[in-house]
Amino acid sequence: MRRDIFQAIADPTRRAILTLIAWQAMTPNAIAENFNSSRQAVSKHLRILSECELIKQEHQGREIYYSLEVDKMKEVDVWLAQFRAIWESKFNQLDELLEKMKTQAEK
Amino acid sequence: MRRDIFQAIADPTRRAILTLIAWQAMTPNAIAENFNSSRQAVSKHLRILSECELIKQEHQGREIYYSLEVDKMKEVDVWLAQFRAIWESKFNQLDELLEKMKTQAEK
DNA sequence: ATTTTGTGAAACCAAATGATTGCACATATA
DNA sequence: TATATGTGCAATCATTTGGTTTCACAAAAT
Repeated sequence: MRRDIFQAIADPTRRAILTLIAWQAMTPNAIAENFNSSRQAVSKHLRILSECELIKQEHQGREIYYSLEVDKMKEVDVWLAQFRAIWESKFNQLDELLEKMKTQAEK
Repeated sequence: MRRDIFQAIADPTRRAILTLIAWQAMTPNAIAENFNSSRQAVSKHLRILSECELIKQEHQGREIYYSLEVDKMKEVDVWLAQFRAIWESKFNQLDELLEKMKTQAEK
Protein backbone atom coordinates (compact mmCIF):
# COMPACT_ATOMS: atom_id res chain seq x y z
CA MET A 1 0.00 0.00 0.00
CA ARG A 2 1.86 3.00 -1.35
CA ARG A 3 1.08 6.15 0.53
CA ASP A 4 2.82 9.26 -0.67
CA ILE A 5 1.67 12.71 -1.64
CA PHE A 6 1.89 12.01 -5.37
CA GLN A 7 -0.38 9.01 -5.07
CA ALA A 8 -2.65 11.09 -2.84
CA ILE A 9 -3.10 13.93 -5.32
CA ALA A 10 -3.53 11.52 -8.23
CA ASP A 11 -7.23 11.18 -7.45
CA PRO A 12 -9.41 14.06 -8.70
CA THR A 13 -11.78 13.85 -5.73
CA ARG A 14 -8.88 14.17 -3.32
CA ARG A 15 -7.52 17.15 -5.23
CA ALA A 16 -10.95 18.74 -5.00
CA ILE A 17 -11.07 18.09 -1.27
CA LEU A 18 -7.69 19.76 -0.82
CA THR A 19 -8.90 22.81 -2.71
CA LEU A 20 -12.13 22.85 -0.74
CA ILE A 21 -10.49 22.91 2.68
CA ALA A 22 -7.50 24.96 1.66
CA TRP A 23 -8.68 28.20 3.20
CA GLN A 24 -11.18 26.96 5.76
CA ALA A 25 -11.48 23.81 7.85
CA MET A 26 -14.50 21.60 7.21
CA THR A 27 -16.20 18.55 8.69
CA PRO A 28 -16.45 15.29 6.70
CA ASN A 29 -20.19 15.73 6.23
CA ALA A 30 -19.81 19.26 4.93
CA ILE A 31 -17.09 18.08 2.56
CA ALA A 32 -19.12 15.12 1.34
CA GLU A 33 -22.03 17.39 0.42
CA ASN A 34 -19.88 18.74 -2.39
CA PHE A 35 -19.50 15.36 -4.07
CA ASN A 36 -21.70 12.73 -5.59
CA SER A 37 -20.06 9.83 -3.79
CA SER A 38 -21.09 8.64 -0.34
CA ARG A 39 -19.93 10.07 2.95
CA GLN A 40 -17.95 6.89 3.57
CA ALA A 41 -16.12 7.22 0.30
CA VAL A 42 -15.11 10.75 1.22
CA SER A 43 -14.12 9.49 4.65
CA LYS A 44 -11.71 7.04 3.02
CA HIS A 45 -10.20 9.84 0.97
CA LEU A 46 -9.75 11.87 4.13
CA ARG A 47 -7.98 8.95 5.74
CA ILE A 48 -5.58 8.66 2.83
CA LEU A 49 -4.90 12.39 2.91
CA SER A 50 -4.37 12.18 6.68
CA GLU A 51 -2.00 9.23 6.40
CA CYS A 52 0.36 11.14 4.17
CA GLU A 53 -0.13 14.23 6.34
CA LEU A 54 -1.58 16.47 3.66
CA ILE A 55 -4.41 17.36 6.05
CA LYS A 56 -4.82 17.60 9.81
CA GLN A 57 -7.77 17.06 12.14
CA GLU A 58 -9.12 19.18 14.91
CA HIS A 59 -11.74 17.61 17.15
CA GLN A 60 -14.51 19.84 18.39
CA GLY A 61 -17.13 17.94 20.33
CA ARG A 62 -18.26 15.10 18.11
CA GLU A 63 -17.34 17.02 15.00
CA ILE A 64 -13.97 16.80 13.32
CA TYR A 65 -12.63 19.69 11.33
CA TYR A 66 -10.18 18.87 8.58
CA SER A 67 -7.79 21.46 7.27
CA LEU A 68 -4.89 21.61 4.87
CA GLU A 69 -1.36 20.93 6.04
CA VAL A 70 0.02 23.45 3.63
CA ASP A 71 3.67 22.74 4.40
CA LYS A 72 3.25 19.21 3.07
CA MET A 73 2.14 20.59 -0.27
CA LYS A 74 5.55 22.18 -0.53
CA GLU A 75 7.00 18.73 -1.16
CA VAL A 76 5.32 18.68 -4.54
CA ASP A 77 6.81 22.07 -5.15
CA VAL A 78 10.25 20.80 -4.23
CA TRP A 79 9.96 17.96 -6.73
CA LEU A 80 8.73 20.37 -9.35
CA ALA A 81 11.69 22.66 -8.81
CA GLN A 82 13.96 20.52 -10.96
CA PHE A 83 11.66 21.05 -13.93
CA ARG A 84 11.09 24.69 -13.18
CA ALA A 85 14.84 25.03 -13.49
CA ILE A 86 14.48 23.78 -17.05
CA TRP A 87 11.60 25.93 -18.21
CA GLU A 88 13.21 28.98 -16.68
CA SER A 89 16.61 28.19 -18.15
CA LYS A 90 18.20 30.31 -20.83
CA PHE A 91 18.49 27.27 -23.07
CA ASN A 92 14.81 26.64 -23.04
CA GLN A 93 13.98 30.27 -23.63
CA LEU A 94 16.37 30.23 -26.58
CA ASP A 95 14.59 27.17 -27.94
CA GLU A 96 11.31 28.97 -27.75
CA LEU A 97 12.71 32.02 -29.44
CA LEU A 98 14.09 29.96 -32.31
CA GLU A 99 10.80 28.12 -32.61
CA LYS A 100 8.93 31.39 -32.74
CA MET A 101 11.24 32.75 -35.43
CA LYS A 102 10.80 29.59 -37.45
CA THR A 103 7.00 29.62 -37.38
CA GLN A 104 6.92 33.30 -38.19
CA ALA A 105 9.27 32.74 -41.12
CA GLU A 106 6.85 30.14 -42.48
CA LYS A 107 4.06 32.67 -42.69
CA MET B 1 -8.91 4.72 -18.15
CA ARG B 2 -8.00 8.00 -16.51
CA ARG B 3 -5.05 9.63 -18.15
CA ASP B 4 -3.96 12.92 -16.68
CA ILE B 5 -0.67 14.30 -15.50
CA PHE B 6 -1.43 13.73 -11.82
CA GLN B 7 -2.12 10.07 -12.38
CA ALA B 8 1.00 9.94 -14.54
CA ILE B 9 3.33 11.34 -11.90
CA ALA B 10 1.76 9.21 -9.17
CA ASP B 11 4.01 6.29 -10.09
CA PRO B 12 7.57 6.52 -8.71
CA THR B 13 9.09 4.83 -11.75
CA ARG B 14 7.45 7.35 -14.04
CA ARG B 15 8.69 10.22 -11.90
CA ALA B 16 12.19 8.77 -12.13
CA ILE B 17 11.88 8.51 -15.91
CA LEU B 18 10.86 12.15 -16.13
CA THR B 19 13.87 13.17 -14.09
CA LEU B 20 16.12 10.95 -16.16
CA ILE B 21 15.17 12.43 -19.51
CA ALA B 22 14.62 15.94 -18.25
CA TRP B 23 17.88 17.35 -19.60
CA GLN B 24 18.72 14.86 -22.32
CA ALA B 25 16.65 12.68 -24.63
CA MET B 26 17.05 8.91 -24.24
CA THR B 27 15.97 5.71 -25.97
CA PRO B 28 13.67 3.21 -24.21
CA ASN B 29 16.51 0.72 -23.84
CA ALA B 30 18.81 3.27 -22.28
CA ILE B 31 16.04 4.35 -19.92
CA ALA B 32 15.20 0.76 -18.96
CA GLU B 33 18.81 0.08 -17.97
CA ASN B 34 18.26 2.36 -15.02
CA PHE B 35 15.47 0.26 -13.57
CA ASN B 36 14.95 -3.23 -12.29
CA SER B 37 11.78 -3.84 -14.23
CA SER B 38 11.72 -5.14 -17.77
CA ARG B 39 12.09 -3.08 -20.93
CA GLN B 40 8.44 -3.75 -21.72
CA ALA B 41 7.31 -2.42 -18.38
CA VAL B 42 9.26 0.77 -19.01
CA SER B 43 7.76 0.89 -22.49
CA LYS B 44 4.29 0.89 -20.95
CA HIS B 45 5.26 3.75 -18.67
CA LEU B 46 6.54 5.67 -21.67
CA ARG B 47 3.25 5.13 -23.41
CA ILE B 48 1.33 6.52 -20.47
CA LEU B 49 3.63 9.53 -20.27
CA SER B 50 3.21 10.04 -24.02
CA GLU B 51 -0.56 9.77 -23.86
CA CYS B 52 -0.78 12.66 -21.45
CA GLU B 53 1.88 14.50 -23.42
CA LEU B 54 4.42 14.76 -20.66
CA ILE B 55 7.07 13.43 -23.04
CA LYS B 56 7.63 13.54 -26.78
CA GLN B 57 9.30 11.17 -29.25
CA GLU B 58 11.86 11.79 -31.92
CA HIS B 59 12.55 8.96 -34.35
CA GLN B 60 16.09 8.51 -35.51
CA GLY B 61 16.51 5.43 -37.67
CA ARG B 62 15.10 2.54 -35.68
CA GLU B 63 15.81 4.29 -32.40
CA ILE B 64 13.32 6.51 -30.64
CA TYR B 65 14.49 9.30 -28.41
CA TYR B 66 12.14 10.36 -25.64
CA SER B 67 12.41 13.78 -24.09
CA LEU B 68 10.49 15.84 -21.59
CA GLU B 69 7.64 18.07 -22.71
CA VAL B 70 8.50 20.63 -20.08
CA ASP B 71 5.54 22.89 -20.80
CA LYS B 72 3.19 20.13 -19.71
CA MET B 73 4.87 20.01 -16.32
CA LYS B 74 3.74 23.59 -15.86
CA GLU B 75 0.20 22.30 -15.41
CA VAL B 76 1.20 20.81 -12.09
CA ASP B 77 2.70 24.14 -11.21
CA VAL B 78 -0.54 25.89 -12.12
CA TRP B 79 -2.50 23.61 -9.83
CA LEU B 80 0.02 24.14 -7.07
CA ALA B 81 -0.25 27.91 -7.39
CA GLN B 82 -3.44 28.01 -5.32
CA PHE B 83 -1.59 26.46 -2.40
CA ARG B 84 1.51 28.53 -2.91
CA ALA B 85 -0.77 31.52 -2.47
CA ILE B 86 -1.56 30.16 0.98
CA TRP B 87 1.92 29.38 2.18
CA GLU B 88 3.16 32.71 0.92
CA SER B 89 0.24 34.62 2.42
CA LYS B 90 0.63 37.03 5.27
CA PHE B 91 -1.88 35.05 7.30
CA ASN B 92 0.15 31.91 7.12
CA GLN B 93 3.36 33.72 7.93
CA LEU B 94 1.64 35.23 10.94
CA ASP B 95 0.55 31.76 12.03
CA GLU B 96 4.12 30.57 11.85
CA LEU B 97 5.39 33.54 13.78
CA LEU B 98 2.85 32.99 16.54
CA GLU B 99 3.70 29.30 16.62
CA LYS B 100 7.37 30.09 16.89
CA MET B 101 6.76 32.53 19.73
CA LYS B 102 4.67 29.95 21.55
CA THR B 103 7.26 27.18 21.32
CA GLN B 104 10.01 29.55 22.37
CA ALA B 105 7.96 30.68 25.33
CA GLU B 106 7.66 27.04 26.42
CA LYS B 107 11.41 26.61 26.67
C1' DA C 1 19.38 -12.75 -47.90
C1' DT C 2 19.73 -13.80 -43.17
C1' DT C 3 20.44 -12.44 -38.58
C1' DT C 4 20.58 -9.13 -35.00
C1' DT C 5 18.77 -5.12 -32.72
C1' DG C 6 15.32 -1.63 -31.07
C1' DT C 7 10.83 -1.15 -30.25
C1' DG C 8 5.61 -1.51 -29.57
C1' DA C 9 1.40 -4.29 -28.72
C1' DA C 10 -1.46 -8.11 -26.97
C1' DA C 11 -2.59 -11.54 -23.50
C1' DC C 12 -2.51 -12.55 -19.00
C1' DC C 13 -2.13 -12.09 -13.82
C1' DA C 14 -1.63 -10.53 -8.95
C1' DA C 15 -2.21 -6.50 -6.35
C1' DA C 16 -4.07 -1.98 -5.51
C1' DT C 17 -7.87 1.27 -5.87
C1' DG C 18 -12.30 3.50 -5.20
C1' DA C 19 -16.87 2.73 -4.22
C1' DT C 20 -20.89 0.79 -1.54
C1' DT C 21 -23.17 -1.37 2.39
C1' DG C 22 -23.52 -2.40 7.03
C1' DC C 23 -21.93 -1.77 11.54
C1' DA C 24 -19.94 0.33 15.89
C1' DC C 25 -19.49 4.02 18.98
C1' DA C 26 -19.16 8.45 21.07
C1' DT C 27 -21.47 12.87 21.64
C1' DA C 28 -25.47 15.74 21.45
C1' DT C 29 -30.50 16.42 22.04
C1' DA C 30 -35.32 15.21 23.41
C1' DT D 1 -32.81 7.48 29.44
C1' DA D 2 -33.92 7.05 24.70
C1' DT D 3 -33.05 8.85 20.25
C1' DA D 4 -30.62 11.36 16.72
C1' DT D 5 -26.28 12.83 14.77
C1' DG D 6 -21.34 12.77 13.29
C1' DT D 7 -17.92 9.87 12.33
C1' DG D 8 -14.66 5.85 11.48
C1' DC D 9 -13.94 1.02 10.19
C1' DA D 10 -14.53 -3.67 8.14
C1' DA D 11 -16.26 -6.53 4.45
C1' DT D 12 -17.10 -6.90 -0.20
C1' DC D 13 -16.86 -5.98 -5.20
C1' DA D 14 -15.79 -4.30 -9.92
C1' DT D 15 -12.23 -1.86 -12.10
C1' DT D 16 -7.61 -0.22 -12.71
C1' DT D 17 -2.83 -0.76 -12.37
C1' DG D 18 1.81 -2.40 -13.09
C1' DG D 19 4.24 -6.24 -14.18
C1' DT D 20 5.76 -10.37 -17.13
C1' DT D 21 5.78 -13.26 -21.24
C1' DT D 22 5.20 -13.78 -25.95
C1' DC D 23 4.89 -12.09 -30.35
C1' DA D 24 5.33 -8.87 -34.49
C1' DC D 25 7.88 -5.89 -37.31
C1' DA D 26 10.98 -2.53 -39.17
C1' DA D 27 15.76 -0.99 -39.48
C1' DA D 28 20.60 -2.09 -39.23
C1' DA D 29 24.42 -5.34 -39.60
C1' DT D 30 26.47 -9.61 -41.32
